[in-house]
Amino acid sequence: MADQKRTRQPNGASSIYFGKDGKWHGRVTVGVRDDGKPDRRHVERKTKAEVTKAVRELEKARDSGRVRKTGKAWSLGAWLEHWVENIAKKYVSENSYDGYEVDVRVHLVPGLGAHRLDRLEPEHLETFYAKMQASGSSAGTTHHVHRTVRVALGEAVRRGHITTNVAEIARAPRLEEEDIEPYSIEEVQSLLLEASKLRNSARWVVALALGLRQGEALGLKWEDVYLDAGYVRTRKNRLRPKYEHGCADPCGRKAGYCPERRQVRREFKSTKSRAGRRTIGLPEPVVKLLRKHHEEQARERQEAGELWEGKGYVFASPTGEPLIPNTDYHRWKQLLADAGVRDGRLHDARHTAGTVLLLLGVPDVVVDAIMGWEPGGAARMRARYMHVTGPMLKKVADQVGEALWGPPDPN
DNA sequence: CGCCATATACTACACGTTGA
DNA sequence: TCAACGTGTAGTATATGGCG
Repeated sequence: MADQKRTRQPNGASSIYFGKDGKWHGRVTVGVRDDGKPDRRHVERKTKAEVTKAVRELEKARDSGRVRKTGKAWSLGAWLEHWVENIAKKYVSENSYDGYEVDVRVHLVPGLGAHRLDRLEPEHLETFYAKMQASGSSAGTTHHVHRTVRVALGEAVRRGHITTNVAEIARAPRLEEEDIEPYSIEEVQSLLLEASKLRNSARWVVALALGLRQGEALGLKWEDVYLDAGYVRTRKNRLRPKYEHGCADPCGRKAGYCPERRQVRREFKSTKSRAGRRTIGLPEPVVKLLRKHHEEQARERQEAGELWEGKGYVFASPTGEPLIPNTDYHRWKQLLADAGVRDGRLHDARHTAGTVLLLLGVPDVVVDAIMGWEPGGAARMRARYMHVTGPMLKKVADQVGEALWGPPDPN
């Protein structure tokens, strides 16, 4: 090297110099750029003192890992869209992605998208949450949006686009637990009566008596049902079908209506947690009913002949295919109407089971096991139902068994 | 151990499409 | 014409891990 006598700072150290332009300049290496070259920042001030100060600040920011990345300043909207499509989509589950995507597109981008990412304040978020609720969103939805933006901003921090996650500071609305209004014994009776007229009527008894979720009921296979021992195990969950085009040329329809459509989602998946894979004791009348149902299905199988898909679903279409959740949902609504019972969500039938079991005088621990409540969380969940049953007399409880399952079998 | 936030899984509803 | 099914999206429940 020719220029040996010139003094220079060691590699990686900051330098301050007076430039030919008559200004003071500072250079600080804060890290490594994406392409591997040193990320060397430049500051320019009129006096040496000012430049020194700016350099010190940069160094301090670097040492505490708080240097923002260079490049265009992200808008919140642009970041969210980038995050959800290019980052989140890759590493979160499909369900989570779906939720994030809706929050971003429906709520966050229209509501806050124009903010600069690095100038977003917690107050912006809080004001937005208030606005969401004022325009009819529930606390739960608002909370969901909050969680989404929190995760997205967390990723922005991790990647150095911003230094603090304002969503961690912002307060989200509190979630209030709502009391669940279970169906009364009379209503349940009426429903069961009406359900008994339907194909797959056992499906509704299962919902009302065992508290199975829709996905669990529709995912149930005979291999999970132990009629002799008197229990079932929930090990699978029916998934909503999803399709993609199978045709060479676009057929102009939505994928699900394409004549060559291909199923792109599994029919069911294994239940996520051990608590979800629970074992549920079958009251004797349910065992009987399931046996009857099994026979009916065997008949259908005969009729279907070659067409029968031997997949082993407890509740299946006339050709042995698993039921479609959406259709199942409509059946439920129809059932309510036919039974002359107040409208309610399918999911609420699940809460009826807890009430019924408590009314039956089943010990708490057994109820907890059947309802799939975790030890610990169970007491709280049970409390949500107890107010309904608390005032009721023990005598009523005795009658309930008969009302639901009929008089005790003389055998 | 109880509580909480977070991540994820699941459900509900509305509206659109199809084919018998 | 209608029941069944597909799909977009809002809403809700729960598993999990950390923390005081």
